[in-house]
Amino acid sequence: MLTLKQIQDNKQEVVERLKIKNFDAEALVDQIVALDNKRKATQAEADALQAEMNSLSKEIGQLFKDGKAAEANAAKDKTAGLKEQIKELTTIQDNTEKELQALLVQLPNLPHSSVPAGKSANDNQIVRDGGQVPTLTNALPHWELARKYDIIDFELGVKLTGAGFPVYKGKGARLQRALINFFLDEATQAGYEEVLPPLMVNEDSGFGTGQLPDKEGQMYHVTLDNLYLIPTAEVPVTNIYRDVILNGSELPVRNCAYSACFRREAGSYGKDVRGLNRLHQFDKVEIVQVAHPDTSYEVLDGMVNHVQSLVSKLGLPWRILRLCGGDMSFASALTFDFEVFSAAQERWLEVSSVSNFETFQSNRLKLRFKEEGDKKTRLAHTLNGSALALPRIMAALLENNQFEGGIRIPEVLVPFCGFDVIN
RNA sequence: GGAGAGUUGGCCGAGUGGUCGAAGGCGCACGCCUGGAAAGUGUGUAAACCUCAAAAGGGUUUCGAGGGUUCGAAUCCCUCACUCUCCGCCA
Repeated sequence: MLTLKQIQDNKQEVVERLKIKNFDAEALVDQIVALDNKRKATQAEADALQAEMNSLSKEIGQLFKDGKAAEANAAKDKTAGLKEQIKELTTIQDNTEKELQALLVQLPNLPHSSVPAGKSANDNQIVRDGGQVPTLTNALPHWELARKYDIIDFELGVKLTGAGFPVYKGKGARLQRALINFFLDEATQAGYEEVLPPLMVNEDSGFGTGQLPDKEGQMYHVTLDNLYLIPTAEVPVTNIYRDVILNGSELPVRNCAYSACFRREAGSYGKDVRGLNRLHQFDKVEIVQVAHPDTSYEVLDGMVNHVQSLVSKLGLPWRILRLCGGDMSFASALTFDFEVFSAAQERWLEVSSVSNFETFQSNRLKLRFKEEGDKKTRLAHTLNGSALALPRIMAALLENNQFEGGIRIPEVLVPFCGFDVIN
């Protein structure tokens, strides 16, 4: 959510910048400014009346104390009109604020100046790449490899739950656990403190990171208790800092978390979602940082470098994309996607998305910091990234490392797996 | 799930209708004292919004959340959430 100050001070800039995201904000911004002005005017009026009311009340108290009941009662009569007016104004005030809020949540975050214009994923910029695409003959896609070596059972998942809930078995399950541990260890070594968050969150948390009110269709909702299954650990981990005022010296705060992630993915279908390509439940290790506004883009670079080190240690061919305005998420100011090449499907698969949200989330979260000697609090910047999402990594590992006798496990994972080949 | 007790500032804790944003203590900051420290001592110590070019200053709000009674509520009433204790159930 943009701040009112941002909008009031740079109205034209907000409209211009949002064009990059293909968002026409003109009318919305005008309405917001008008409502905000109304809000201020109403508040000034209501405050003045309330001040009058307060002093009148004090007088009445004093009069009663002095035993001047008649005068006190006379004064009481004066308050009735005031009370009525205040009530009227606060009702207007409440409604205005509600309207304002409803409009504010419709505005996407402003894209960073380095974000290229563009309509779709085709307009994303390749920033850099690395790794070797293996040359394979008779390569099998991962869903066939999964069946061949009996390491992932998609049909069994359908029986237990439904499509998109695979069952990992034997070495498949072990490899999954190895990846989680590898990613967590790497993040810990890089200075991220591990947390193990709840897998369900309440409405406030959903609002704080931007899933609610608009994107509730993407989350599984447990209506009986009004809780949501998390689509990413970003939600509970970032919400740790909701309503928190940090000390400037504590920044940046760095957390990593493993969690299962749940996504309804309504409307997805077709060959792109085969096998592990798109699931309703999957595992992911997430990194989250709360940063000082002055250094958040350096922090973002650091996170990108961390993810890069992961894909290269795994020996996968990778590339980094700078997302264009049209492909970026609602809440992000700048996003880098990581893709790995999956050799049998012969396509790039997105395995990580690393973003700076600037103050967009912290404004909703009321996540602030105060610097030594400063009087005012400021909104912190929040950032997060996948490091990494498992299923497509698994898909690429299986496909790229297959040979006649089985599937080779990357060296860095062997200590975590306890085996070096799946056969 | 049943019964009871609670929720006050960074922390502890007082406060049952009026001048309470809230005593007192701890912690923290700055000063005095000291050769230095401890002890002692003095001062200060929340957030949001509005007003002001800014700062200063002023106004309003906030004692778990929301609603109500009242001229006036941390204090009374209602609803909800959470915490603790006992019982039940249970990985």
